[in-house]
Amino acid sequence: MHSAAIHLLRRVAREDAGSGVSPPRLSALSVLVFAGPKTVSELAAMERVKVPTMSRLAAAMEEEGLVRRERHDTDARAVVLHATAKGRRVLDRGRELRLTLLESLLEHATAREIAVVREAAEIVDRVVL
Amino acid sequence: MHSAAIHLLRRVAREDAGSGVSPPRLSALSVLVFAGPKTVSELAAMERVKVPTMSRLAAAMEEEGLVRRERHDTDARAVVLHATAKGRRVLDRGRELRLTLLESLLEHATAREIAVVREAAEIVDRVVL
DNA sequence: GACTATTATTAGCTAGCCTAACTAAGTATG
DNA sequence: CATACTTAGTTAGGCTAGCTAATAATAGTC
Repeated sequence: MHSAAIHLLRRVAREDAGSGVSPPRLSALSVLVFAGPKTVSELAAMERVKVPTMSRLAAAMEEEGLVRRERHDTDARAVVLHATAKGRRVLDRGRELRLTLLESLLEHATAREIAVVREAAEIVDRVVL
Repeated sequence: MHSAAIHLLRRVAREDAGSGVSPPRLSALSVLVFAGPKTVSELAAMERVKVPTMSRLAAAMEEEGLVRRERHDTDARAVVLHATAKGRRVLDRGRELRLTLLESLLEHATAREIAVVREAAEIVDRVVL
């Protein structure tokens, strides 16, 4: 399971490099797109990463125009991260690329195997939190 | 699936830090233990990593006494990597630690879910190659 | 108003991945 | 056999992504 995860990620990371956005960034970006704007701390907690790490990821993503920083309404310390239109586009493209990759990887797998993998992903993600 | 793999690895990596050996090293080490001695190039190919990356991993693992470098019998260019006794011990301990972690993560999962995850890991590892 | 807690950033460290450039050794060819 | 090519590994340099510790700025509390 462990080595499967390593090998999978190394493979996907290589592919994502083509789309220009690394896995941690895509992962954070997808939270912003699907769960809406979040502060740095919130996003760090959701991604199971320390705040400074997320702060840097956010800076890098802002640099790339994927994310916008805004002041919090009521707390001047907090920074709210929003996905930009470009961020949404990039996320969609990344998801498509990964999907294509996974499809081609799994093209010799049976429908049952695919279902097993999909379900396992859900279980793991639920449980790792 | 992708984010599941990211989250799982971040979690496992944190745990492995405790055992002193990182996931890429444990993964390479387990190949040497279970598949026998390998040259740098062979191991790099099996781990889906470039040769220089494996060369560095090997150097680091040698430094830690997990691995021994030997000259190839017939090809003086090649370096054969062997797991040491310490390497085997460390691998066993690492596997145990990870097992404990995964067990505790999955302790609220049903037997069926565990079976699903196990099978998915096998499928992914087979397919990612 | 002074003290403490919280939010984010910055600096500095480590590990792992890459490509490019190099050395050394094997192979093939004129 | 000498020259040229290929192959195995290492080294150098750069990037991303984790972490902890330290700092700045704001919020909350007594």
